[in-house]
Parts: sequence; C-alpha cells; structure tokens
Amino acid sequence: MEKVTIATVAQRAGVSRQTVSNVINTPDVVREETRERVREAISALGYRVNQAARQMRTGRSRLIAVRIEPARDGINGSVLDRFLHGLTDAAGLAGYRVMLYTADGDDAEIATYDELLNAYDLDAFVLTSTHHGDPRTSWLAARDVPFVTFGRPWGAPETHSWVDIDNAAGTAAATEHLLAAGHQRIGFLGWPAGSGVGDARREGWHRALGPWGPVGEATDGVESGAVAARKMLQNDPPTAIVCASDSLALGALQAARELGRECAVIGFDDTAVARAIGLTSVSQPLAEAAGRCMDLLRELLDGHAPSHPTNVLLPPSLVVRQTA
Amino acid sequence: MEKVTIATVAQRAGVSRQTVSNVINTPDVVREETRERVREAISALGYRVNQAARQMRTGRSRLIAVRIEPARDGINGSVLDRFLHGLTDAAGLAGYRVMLYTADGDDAEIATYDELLNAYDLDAFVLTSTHHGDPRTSWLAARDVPFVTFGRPWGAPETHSWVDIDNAAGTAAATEHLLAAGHQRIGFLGWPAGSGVGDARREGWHRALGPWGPVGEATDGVESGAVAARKMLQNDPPTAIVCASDSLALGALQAARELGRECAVIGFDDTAVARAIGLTSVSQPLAEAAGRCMDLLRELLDGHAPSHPTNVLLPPSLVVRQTA
DNA sequence: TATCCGAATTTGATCGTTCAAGACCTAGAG
DNA sequence: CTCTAGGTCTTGAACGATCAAATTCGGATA
Repeated sequence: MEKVTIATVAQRAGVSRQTVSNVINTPDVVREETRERVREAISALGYRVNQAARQMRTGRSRLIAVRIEPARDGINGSVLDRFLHGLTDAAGLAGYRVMLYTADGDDAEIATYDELLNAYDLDAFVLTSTHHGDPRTSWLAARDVPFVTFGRPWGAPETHSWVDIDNAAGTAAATEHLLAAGHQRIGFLGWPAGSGVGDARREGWHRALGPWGPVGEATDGVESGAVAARKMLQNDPPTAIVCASDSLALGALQAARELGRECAVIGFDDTAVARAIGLTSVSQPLAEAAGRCMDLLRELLDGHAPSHPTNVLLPPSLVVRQTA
Repeated sequence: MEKVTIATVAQRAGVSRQTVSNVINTPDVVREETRERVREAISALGYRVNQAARQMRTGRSRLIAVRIEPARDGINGSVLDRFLHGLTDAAGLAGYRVMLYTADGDDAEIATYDELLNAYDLDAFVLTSTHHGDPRTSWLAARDVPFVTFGRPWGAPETHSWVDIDNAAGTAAATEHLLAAGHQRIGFLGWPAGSGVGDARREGWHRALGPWGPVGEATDGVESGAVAARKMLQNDPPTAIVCASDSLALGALQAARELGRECAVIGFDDTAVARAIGLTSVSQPLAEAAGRCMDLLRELLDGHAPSHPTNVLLPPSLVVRQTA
C-alpha cells in the first residue's frame, strides 16, 4: 500500500496540489466540476490529510489536552472519568483529538503545559478541578493559550470561559425534595469550608432550608463521613441529611444503620456506588458539560473568538432512589 | 517570546543544525566538548523538539492510542479507567503520549484505526476488551501496525504480544480463602458461558473447589445478579458465593439480606463500590498491567523487536474485607 | 481591437526536523 | 611525503502540507 499524499490525489484528478488543498480547506473557491473530480479522487484513493505536515505550516494540531488524575477516592474519581468520556466524544465530532497527561501538582502541570505546547503544538487545554488561587489559568492566559475550565475560577477574576455545574442548585433541589416529603430537620454533611465546590453545595442546602440545620464536617471518605454523621445523629438528630458527596452519604448511611436511626440520605455525583446501593443522589450532566466545553473551545479556536469570555452554568438533576 | 528551533540553538552554540540534532538523537557521535556547549544552549533557550517536524521526517509520532469506552455498567467501567491512568503514566515516562478515541463496535474501531494511522501517524495501539473472534487484531497485524492487547487473544492464534490478568487464579484464591475459613458449600455466580474472561473466572473456582458447587448465571448487573443469587440460595443453598464481578456480588448480597441468609460473598475487580461497602474482592494489578503493556510496546517500537511475541500473565490479589 | 477584470488554477517557497552525502582535520601507515 | 581511515562537523534535500504570489483564460469594457 503506497503512501497517498496530496500530490497523489492531484495527479489522479489532473490538477495541482494547491487545488486539492483548496477543495479540502476552502471548497468555495474551486469550480464545482473540479471540486467533484477531486473529491472523487480523494475517496477513491482513501486519502487523509497528514496532520503533522499541516501542523507544520499552520501551527495548529487539532489536539487538545486534558489531565487525567490518579483515581483518588475511587468513588468520586469516576466523575472526571465520565467527563473525559464525554469530552473525547465531543472532540471527535468536532475533528479534534484528546491527548492525556498526568501531573503531580500545579507546578508540575504547568511544566507539562510548556512541554506539550512546544513539542506537540497543542491547540488548547481543558482544565478540571479548579480551585482557589489556581496558578494554571494565569499561566495559560499570560501566554495566550486557548483554554476552558470545567469548574469556575474560584476567587480569581473571570477572564476566561468556563463551564460549571450549579452545585448550589443541586443541594437545593435535594433539600426541597426532602422538605416536600415532610422532613423538617434536615442536616448537611460536607467538607471543611474553603473548597469552592463544597461551599457552594452547603450554600444550596442553606438557601432551600432557611435558618436552621445541623452541620457536620468531614474530609471526603466513607470513614470520615460516618464519624461526623454519628456525631450529628447523637447530638441534635436530623431526620434527613444532604451530603456533599456519595462517599459522605455512604458514611451517613452506615452511621444511621449502626445507631438504628431512620434517616433519609441524599448524596452528590450519582456515582456507580449510588446506583448500586440505591442511594438518592444529585447527578451532574457530565456529557453535556463536556460538550459545552468543546463548544467554547471551538469558539476560541475556529476564529471568531468572542471578545468577552462565556460562562455556562448547568443545572444538575436529582435521581431519586430508595434512601430518600 | 520567539520561536526556538533547532537553528536558534545551532546559532547560539556556534554549530550547525545537524550537530544539534545529533546531540539530541545520537550523542555519541559528537565530541564531548561540543556536546556540552549544545546542551547548554538547549537548556538556556528552553528548546524542545517539535514533534510534528520530527514526525514528518521519521514517520514516528511518539503517540499511542487507546479506546475509551462509554462507561457501561458504571461499576465495572472503572476498571478500564484505572488501566488508562496507569498507561498514561507509563507512557509519559517512556516519552510517549496517549491519545484517546471512541468507537461504537469493532468495525467502527477499525475505521478509526485507519484514520488515526493516516492522519496522525500513530505509533501503536493498545487494545482492551479482547473477545472471541476479535477482528481488530488481524486487521492491525495485516498492516504491520504495532499493538499490544490487554487481555489475551481468546481463541485466536497468539501472533502478538499481550498482557493479561490471571482471572482463574483470582477466583481460585477467593475460593481457597473461603475453604480455609471453613466453608464447604461454595457457589459461583457468573456470566453465561462464552466470554473468555467469565469462563476463566468460573474455571478458577472449579479448580480450587473440586467437583461440587451450585452455579448461577446472570448477565452483568446488580438486578440480574440478585435474581440469580436468590434462586441459588433457595434451591441448594451454599454458605458462600464467589462472583465474577462486583456487580454480581452486590446482587448476591442483596439477595442474601432479603432472604435473611448468612452467606459470604466475594466479588471481582475491587471497584470503588467494593471498597465503599466492605465487599471482599479480587483486585487486578492494573497499574502494573499498564506498565507491562508499555514495556512490550517499547520492545516493538524501539527497534530490537523480539522475533516471537511475549505474553505476560499477572496474578491478581484478594482484598479481604467484611463480606468474607 | 486592445485592455482590463475577476474567477480558477498553478508555481515556488516555507514550516522544523532528519537523512544522506560530502568536507575538513588529525593521525598513523606505507 | 602521500595516502587512507576515522572522527567530527556541515551542507543540501526531503518529508507533506499551506501560504503568497503568479499565471491562465474567457468575457466585459472602452
């Protein structure tokens, strides 16, 4: 099988290289008849544009990079994985490919940006797990590298486009669901203050519930959640608990069972665990979030960049199962 | 910030382009002193090889592709994700990058191979989820595309290198653990015969147990597992069940609880769910498997290809928790 | 009829790297 | 003193695409 280049196609169609290139990139400048002839040659030969060669001229690689994180907790790690699935799909449809990298910490990640940009001419980055004082966005912005974040820029000035889930709306919906079911004493089990996501989830619960409610704090994880939930259930027992994650919710369920208490529990993220054990949970529209990220990237990449950044806030949905 | 090319480095070091190239690719042909001077210029300028240009000359992209599957079950999907993490790490260390793609079915995947090979000059593929009558391996082999499979070539002639988990050893270990704990009537809950992985897991249980044991069959999933387990527990009740997956194990646990039966349960894959609910499970060494895949690929890619394919079979380990 | 115009197409140069071949220099052999 | 060999370095071409400028050609205009 010979190598098929633009020259092969040109010869077969009886035109020059440039005309073939035009058919591919700017079809409207080529006469109808010629265009068809070239298109025919292209498909007859099974020609595909060589990205490396194109990239060398245009400086564009049609590659976007995403960090894949070491599966931490294992329960919540799957959220990013599902986002990644969606992004790969969306990118594929838009003619882009996703490249992965790992990095241990923000500084290492920035070093990786530098390498990827130089070596592979990456077109853009999608950042996940944004957090307070995130140095990555400013580094990229300073170099005019196109990027989008999945997660809003907590605290930082909003100089770039982002997509995020409306976390507060999620816990608010969960709380309202409980209120509608007749619960009045509804607690919240979350992470220590300071993480943007965690604070937003607490805020949603607070907004829907009003003034009162017992609050428990725990670092993420089943054990830690069980400890905090036990304390809540013993002191000022609520009849229902809204949790900041499925891990915490699982802990809460364990604690309630141990203490023999009836207690409704709602988790967050709708992970596989929730589905498996029938835990009611708030579900993030990850595929849509990924699709929107890709849309924003295309705006940035395919010319017509909007002068000011776009933000997308997606509402999560409540998946009701047995626990509430 | 100017673009730093090999010519920039050459000028600064007072040598020709080719000498810089030699320092990078074949350092031993350059005189010590010159080599140092060039190296200094490289790091002073922060020079990085442009992969696209290199690729155009050499035809090698230092890119390997892996398919990312739509998270099916959600419980077991995470196995591939963890493998992916490991592979990205291992590839990064070896100077390769991982590119993702999705494909719906074997034929679509083969079409994607064709596109990726032409457009991106991919160096190699890592295939997962091998199965009986897999058309992908022969397609790749016919075109001399380097690839490795994670999962042995079920039924097909072993003409390529692969890495796999010793599934039978896993269920055998689980069964032996139960025997040691005094169980005598140990059942197996697995998938219908025909899937290589499923058959191997059943085989391991059978080997360790000897002649007897009730067998249940169910398509993967919690519901389906619960139904099959209920039947087992009612007819010829075992005191323990070895399962082909964590999903099935979860179903078995549900069935036992409903029927009020004491029954030890062991799952397979050590997913997040298992960790969360304390399910004893067989754990696959996924990071190591990924590393081995990368090792095999390097053998194929970095010259010295072994004349006959290499196979790696890794033993899983039993993670003992509360359910057995 | 000569000139100009615009649409359609072609030609030559270029992106950054590596390959293949050649040039230079020093040292040892004849 | 010439010749050869080997180590070290340089030069020109090539990979496959796109950009920018040049060319062709039929038809409208003066």
